[in-house]
Parts: sequence; C-alpha cells; structure tokens
Amino acid sequence: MIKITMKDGSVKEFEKGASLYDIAKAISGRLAKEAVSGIVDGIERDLSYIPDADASVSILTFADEAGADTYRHTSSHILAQAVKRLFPGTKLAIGPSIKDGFYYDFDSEHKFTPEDLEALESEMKKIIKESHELKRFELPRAEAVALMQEKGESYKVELINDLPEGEVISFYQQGEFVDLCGGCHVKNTGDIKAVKLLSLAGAYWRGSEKNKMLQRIYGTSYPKASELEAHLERLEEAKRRDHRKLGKELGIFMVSSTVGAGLPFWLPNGATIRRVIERFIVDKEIECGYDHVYTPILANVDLYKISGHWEHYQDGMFPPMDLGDGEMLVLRPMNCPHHMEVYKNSVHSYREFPIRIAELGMMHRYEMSGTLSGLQRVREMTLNDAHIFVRPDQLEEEFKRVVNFILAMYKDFNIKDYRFRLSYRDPENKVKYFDNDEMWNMAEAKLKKVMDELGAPYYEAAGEAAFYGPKLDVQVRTAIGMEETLSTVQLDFLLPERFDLTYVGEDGKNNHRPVVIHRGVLSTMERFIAYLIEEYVGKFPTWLAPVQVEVLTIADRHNDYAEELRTLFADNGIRVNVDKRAEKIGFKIREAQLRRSPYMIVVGDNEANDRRVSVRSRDIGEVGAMSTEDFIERVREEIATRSLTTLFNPAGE
RNA sequence: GCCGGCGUAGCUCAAUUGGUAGAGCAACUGACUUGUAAUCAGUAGGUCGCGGGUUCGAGUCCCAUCGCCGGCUCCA
Repeated sequence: MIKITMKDGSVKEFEKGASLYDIAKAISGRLAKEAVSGIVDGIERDLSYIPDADASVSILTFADEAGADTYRHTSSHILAQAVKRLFPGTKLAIGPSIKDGFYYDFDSEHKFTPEDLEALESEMKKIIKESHELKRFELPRAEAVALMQEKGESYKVELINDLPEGEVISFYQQGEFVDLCGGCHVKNTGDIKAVKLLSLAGAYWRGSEKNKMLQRIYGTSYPKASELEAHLERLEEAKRRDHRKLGKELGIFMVSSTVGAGLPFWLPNGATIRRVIERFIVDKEIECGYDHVYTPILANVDLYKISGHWEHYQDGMFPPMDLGDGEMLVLRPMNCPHHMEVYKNSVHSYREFPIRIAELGMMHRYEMSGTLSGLQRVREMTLNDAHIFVRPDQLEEEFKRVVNFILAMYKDFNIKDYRFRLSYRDPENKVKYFDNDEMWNMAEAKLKKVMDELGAPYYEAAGEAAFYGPKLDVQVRTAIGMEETLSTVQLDFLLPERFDLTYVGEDGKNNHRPVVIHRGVLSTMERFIAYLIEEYVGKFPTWLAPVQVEVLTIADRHNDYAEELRTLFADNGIRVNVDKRAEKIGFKIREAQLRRSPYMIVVGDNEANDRRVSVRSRDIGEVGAMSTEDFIERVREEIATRSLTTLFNPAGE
C-alpha cells in the first residue's frame, strides 16, 4: 500500500503497483508546475509536479512497486549518462524501469559488447560516486524541441512531437546529462547503491518491427548489495531449474535440428510422464461427463474460412498444401472447428445438453523461429482441449463447473500460485474482434457475474480476449518468474453462428442456437510439463516419476533376488529399474539420485536372506529395512492418492 | 521474422597474434564383488553445425545457411 500525506494532513492510499503517473494524476488531477518533494523510505524522490503532496512526509518504500520503480528509473538515467560519456555519438530512445530492473534503448554506431557492459558499469559507479543532484526543469514545446535537436536526440524530438497539446514537457538533469523525462526520480545519483548490468538485446523503436532495431541494455539495482546478490542468486536458481536443462539431463525431451525447430521429441522418461498425465486427465474428464474424440490434424482451408480463423490468423498457420486438384489442406492450428463439425454430425435435442466434446488435440502453429524455446514455445503441441455446447440457460452453471474442475486439477498437481484474469476485448480494436457490441457486452457481463458468484478473486484485462469472445484465463508464475496462461475458459457466441449450429427446442423447432464454452485445463502437454519440471525441480511426485523404484544390487550374487523384486514391483503397477552393473553401491545411488527417482532399494546379503528390502528415499536418504509387502503397499497407496509428498517424508522437504 | 551472442567427442568445456584438436565425465575392455551421492587401469571416439571464400596454411578471418541462447515482436 502506498500512502501519500497531503498538505492538509489527509492521507491518500494507492494500491501497490499503481504507477507513478496514476498517483500523480489522482492527487493533482493534472501534471502541474508547483515544486514539492517527497521522500521514499530514505530515497528522496522528486514529486515536484504533484502540487498537493507534502514535502516532508515519507511516502514509499523500496518494497512498494512505485518506490522500486523510481529507484530503477534513475538507475536507467545513470546508464544513459554512462553511455553518453563512453560512446558520445549515441542517441537515446527510452529507458524505463521494469519488474526487477530497468533498461535503456540506444541507437549507436557502436555495437555494444559484453565487455562494454563492464566498462559502463564502472562508469555508472563513478557517476553514483560523483553524487549529482537530479534537477527537474520544464520547457515550452518549441524550446524543448530545440534543446533535443541541438543535442542530436532525434528520438526525443519525435517523443515530444507526439505529446498532446498542453502537456507539460519536463527534463531531468544530472551533471552534464539531460534527458527528456516525466519522472519521478530519486534526488541524487548517490542514492543508487548496488547496480548491475545484465544483458544486451535488440528491441524495435516503439515496439514495432517496421521501425529501426535499437540496442537495449538491461540492468538492475538495489539499495543494498546483499539484495542485489540475492537477486543474482535467484537468476542462478532459475537457470538450475530451467526445464530445458533438466529436460535434457533427465531424458524427458529432445529436439533434432534435422527434423526441425520447435518440434519436440518425447524421450522415454518424458513420454512416461506425459502418458500418466494424459490418462489421468482423460479419465477425469470422462468421469465429469466429457465425450472424448479423435479428429484429424489436417483440414481443408475452407473450414477456417467458415470459422473466421483464416481471416484472423493465417499468418500463424503453416502454409497450405496445394493438392493440385483445387483442394487446399492445412495443419490445424486449433481444434475448435473440428469439434463444431462433430456437433453438426447429428441433430441435437435441448434434452441432450450440455454436450462436452474433448480431445487431446494435436495442433501446429507457425511460430516465429526466434520465439521457439524448449517445450515452452513449440510449433507442434497437444492441447487438453474441450468444447462444451450448452443452452443459454445452462451457461452460468456449466461455466462454474469448469472453474471448479480446474481448481480440482490444480490440487492434484499442487499448483497454488495462480491468478484469475478476465480477458475482455479492446473495444478500439475493430480488426481483431468481431464487431457486435451487444454480444460482447452481454458475454463480458455474464463472465463477470459468474466470477463474482464464485467469489474467486480476479483482475480484468482489456485486449486479451479471443477474437470470438471474452475469456477467463488462469495465470501462473513459472519458477523462472515468467507469467503464463495455464488454463482458459472462453465464451463463444460467434462460432455457433458461423457454423450455423442448432438444436431442437421444446417447441419442436430445430432453430435454437447453442453457446460454446472453449476450455483448456492442463494447457498443452508441452507447456504443462515444462511448467511441472520447473515447479518440481525435476523431482516429480511418485505417481508421475518415470522410474518410481530403483533396485540396486550390492554384488552379482544378488541379481536373482533383484529380478524377483522387479517382477513383484512391476506386477503391482510400480515402474521399476534394476541396476545390476558391477559398480559400487555409492555410485549406483548417486546416479539414481541424479535421476530424481523417489525410491532406491538396496539389495545385499541381508535382504536376500530374509527377503526384505532396504529403502532409501530420494528426499531424506536412508530409511531402513522393511518387509517387501509393506513397502509395496505404501508405494501403491502413494501412487493411488497422487500424493505430493513421498513416503517417509510427509513434510515434503 | 528482426537485433545481439553462441555452435569443438554422447555430455560439460579447453585450444596462445591464423600454424594440421585436448581434458573430465559418459561409452567400450579388463580387474575389483563392493552396504547408502563418483573403484582402478586401458581402449576407442571429432570433415571443429553444414556450405562456400580469403590465405602457403582456417576451429580461429569473411559470406551464406541451419540450430541454440537472450531480447523484440507474436501468442487463436
């Protein structure tokens, strides 16, 4: 919570995450000229354009998003100053703060290298040490343009020219460096303590690929060196649990450059995980009244002309295959139209609904080569998909059922860190979204109403809807810190029209229009398992582990007993691996640990003689000897209940 | 697709100003028959991503191409 005390003593509060711009506007109603200043938890912040703020009051902490924002924003100015010093011809674009850091975009003849980052970092530290005060000043438009022109800052001139008439044009100066900037900033470059430049990247001017590619430098800064260290440590940890690294080490998936980019292979261990998940979700769906189907991954382009996808998304599809006889086939980029065809296969009565058509549907999307990444972003994927056809009066109840189904599945996979997002259309965007205000308003209102009734907290986002309707997205944060959509529930009044879907109502007429709910629960198998790998750090719970029990022999004479155990475990539905190599037990254990297998059974003379097993847990180490039957019973129980913690480690350590 | 970086043995990485490729692990062979996170020795393994070019000579330089990584963009 951000608190700002006014001159009259009243306190205004803002949600954490409110932008500085929002705060300024809310307080003053406009950007004004009176000079006042604020203090950010020891970080002095120039709030000079907020007329009603009191100079002497503490406002923010670094823990507040807006506080960190200010701190990072000033850091980016220091970076720009350092770049100007070391590479004088460089033109400035923009340099905002972002989550966990900041960046600045430059247009320079010089190609920045990683070595430059070190030099720039040193220069930044120098600037910090020089303790330049950040001074704000404003200029009339003509003078502002003249100043930037004189400095050769053509991008800044463009920015100024795009500012609306009457907008205050402000600059911040620190030492010899001046930058067009709305603020806010800390008061002095010396306030920035620990700073680190992280990476180089390309970025289009104003985010459009039609514009020039600029050079972007990413960095971060913290008030304390220890906090910076902790942040860098988090980045390292993210690398360690990266699904691409673990996926390779654990034999989960591979890609072949000969076969093609973005086309993952599921190796035996990954295939096992995927198979278990697919069986699980299909069984659950059947229990919940879904009808599972298999439909072709190819389709005539006409199908997508009917659905509207061709018009909207053909760039995202693989190019059509021309069969030469006038027929054009495409790899399907989504399953919806196929399921519409399933619906149309027969006449439907109002009594049948809801009709739930589900499929683990394979689809292909022509993603740009630069975006492909491991299992996260691929060109071939299999979606845990379903289309539910309902009567309009059933819409709300069915929607709630779907949301509850999602929550139940999350429990099984221990997914706790998620947020609901209501994704609406952007009313300004007439190109993407079909034009029918009434339909949109009704659908969005309905979505919101259902979510309010469910009592689940959510946030709203414009411009995130599908072209055919609004949706509920469930956003999760990956271990690496990226937010992504895992589940989605979409309302669709459009495709039923496009495909002329009907049902026979009580009145006996076959002219009633169903509503379609599109829903994906476990996302695509690719994305979901990438997520799980990172979430579990490769330590899959026993029910998902590729190998559940490793039998490790001490010496050759124990091989027979080990084989007996293999059969026994396998007969009990336990995935088992037997290591009979002539290696030391310590070595075999090490390898089994590295495979993250939940249980290791060491068999030697003692076990072979009294027909018992000596159990070692992946999580807590040696457990001790027990009867074979007892062990099997407990493992079976653990698998059957899809326990998230392994036996002998109820705390899940 | 665009910008930048990278691509050397199955894996992780070396290779001085361009001077004919090296280690550890893995694999294979042999010895050891081992009690809870790495036994020892030996052998084999590379058209340095692929294709051109510059040079007396290219893993090192240039061009093109494929892939990977970080971003941008996109994400039905």
